Amino acid sequence: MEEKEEGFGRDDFASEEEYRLYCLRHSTAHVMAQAVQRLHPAARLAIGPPVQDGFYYDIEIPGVTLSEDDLPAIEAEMKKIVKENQPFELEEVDRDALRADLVGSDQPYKVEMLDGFEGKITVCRNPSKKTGETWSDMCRGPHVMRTGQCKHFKLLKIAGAYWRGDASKPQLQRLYGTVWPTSEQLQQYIFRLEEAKKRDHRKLGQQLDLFMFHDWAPGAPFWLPNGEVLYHVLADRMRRLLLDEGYVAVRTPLLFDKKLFETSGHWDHYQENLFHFADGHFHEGAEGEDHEHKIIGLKPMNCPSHMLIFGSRKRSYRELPMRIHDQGVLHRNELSGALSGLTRVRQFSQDDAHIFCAEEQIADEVEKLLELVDRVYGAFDMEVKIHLSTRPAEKLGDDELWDRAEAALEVALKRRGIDYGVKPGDGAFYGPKIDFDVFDALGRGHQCATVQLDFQLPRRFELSYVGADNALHTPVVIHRAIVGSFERFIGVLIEHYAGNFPVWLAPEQVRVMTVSEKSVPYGREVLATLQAAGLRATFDDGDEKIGYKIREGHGRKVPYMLVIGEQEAADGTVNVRSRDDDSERPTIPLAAFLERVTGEAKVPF
RNA sequence: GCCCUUGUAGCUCAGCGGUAGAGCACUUCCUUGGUAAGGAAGAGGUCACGGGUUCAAGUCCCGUCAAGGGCUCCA
Repeated sequence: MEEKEEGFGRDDFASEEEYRLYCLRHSTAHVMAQAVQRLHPAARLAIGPPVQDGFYYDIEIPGVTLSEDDLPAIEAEMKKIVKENQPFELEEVDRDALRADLVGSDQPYKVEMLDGFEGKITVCRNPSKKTGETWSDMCRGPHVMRTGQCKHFKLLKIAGAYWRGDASKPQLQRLYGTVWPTSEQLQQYIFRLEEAKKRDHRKLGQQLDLFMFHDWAPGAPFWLPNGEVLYHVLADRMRRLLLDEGYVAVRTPLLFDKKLFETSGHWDHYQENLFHFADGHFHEGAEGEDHEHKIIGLKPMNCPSHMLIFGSRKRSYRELPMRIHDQGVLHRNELSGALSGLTRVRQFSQDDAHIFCAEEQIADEVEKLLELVDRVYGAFDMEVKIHLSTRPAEKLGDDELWDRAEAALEVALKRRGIDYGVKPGDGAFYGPKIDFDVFDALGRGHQCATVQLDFQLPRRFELSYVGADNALHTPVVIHRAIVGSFERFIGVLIEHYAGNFPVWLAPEQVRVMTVSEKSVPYGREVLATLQAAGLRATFDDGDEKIGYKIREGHGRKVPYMLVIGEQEAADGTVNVRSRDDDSERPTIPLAAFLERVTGEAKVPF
């Protein structure tokens, strides 16, 4: 709990509902902490704030490590506390007396927090009539009236968390729970969690044969035939889109001499994520000064390569803005514990590009990017929220430059009529940026698109162009991506659509299935017609019954299944069964179906 | 990298000290059936890997690797 002005309460919240939920969740965190201390009197408490949909409390029990098996016992104890219906009494206390208490009861984290607080100190007391004891916790509140209100809760998980989020400090155990005003809301939330689990991209990726992983290449996805279709359709479309927008595409090396990273600054600032190693061949013959050359590394970003391209010859202002697109393969050595499905990988590629431009061109370029972001995410029915991140405390470049750059971004945002927020100080040290949060069908936010200005990299590579004034100028670089890493974006799409991809994206768009052997020849004709029209169609002519084939096709989430029997063969028709609406199953001429589905197979942006 | 959990057949999982099981998938055969599982037979596992304890180890202990939940990082 951060210290705030006294009287932290209703006025600090945007709505009554938010305030009530805050009180409820925060109070339930107290109930959980009390329960843990009843079971483990030596438990040391750290912080216990409300979070999205619930709460947590960081706890340390000397000599004891809790596991998820311990949650039921804690829940049972919490239920007792709820039943006791203890009041929450917030009370100002004497700082020194409280400090002595906390030291005496071996609560080092509370003591540390207390010492960091200024102003009045309050303690929340929970007297229990049943036990006659009073449990208390240093806290600024606010709370609900009584523990009886914290009835509809559930403990969810347990995880490690560093004290103050600092890896050099002790690791505590974080107990997560959720709590809601009514039992219905709790049930709904649990249902939502289950729904999210069902559409987990890792699960669907396996079910639909989209991608796989192997122990021998952790963090590097294998794109299976179906998943490769998704990847290819997206990557190809982004490439064409950018080419239409005046970009040029390049392909650049993966492996570089360490000198590149020293120049870009990655060697000093990003080395822990950089895969690098000694070049064995070089090493054998190397002596003395050549020693420096033997380290090579896999690029984690495309920008340095593009700097080299820009700097490879004299440039004129007439060439600007120069927009270089590169879907190069990138490697970042993420912490082993951070890897997770397609969300956090070690190898990936992006719809990456760098725009080299003059300062005066920033606003126009950014405006175009905002339009592109709109167009792409609109096609996926995803909402985008936009923030401007301004100069951080530690930055490079003079203030006038930052003034002009931030102003240029604002001009672009305003010209597009965008309702954006500002995150002061959240920019990178090398330039301000625009952050995009895209929201999927379950309302979860993801960071995919990015637009970042960079004043430093061109300087590091000593880039320049000849201006209209015949003088040398340093270009500004805009790092930008619309979908970001294809890997992560496909992961988001899988969950957004729950695997029910729109026709244009679906790996398998149409599955032709025969009722019996008699209709196989006609089925083959239908298949050939579909494939000739450029559709991704497959054929199920197996000897299973039609019900079984439909069930299979349904499981693979194929948008259209065409049932082919003797009737259809005689009439030149197909019986259409749609994934998204199987209430109607019209039998229509093949040509009519073809017309309908080729329309849907067009990329909508 | 750190803490916790997990790792048994392609998939989902059971077995938890006495020398490997189920369902689905797969293969073969029968079946040619009109809208979400037709029938039969068969094949498939050095129980992640490496040590240790024990007369005996998927089963207990230690280590490694990987996955999951978090923390951290995200020049």
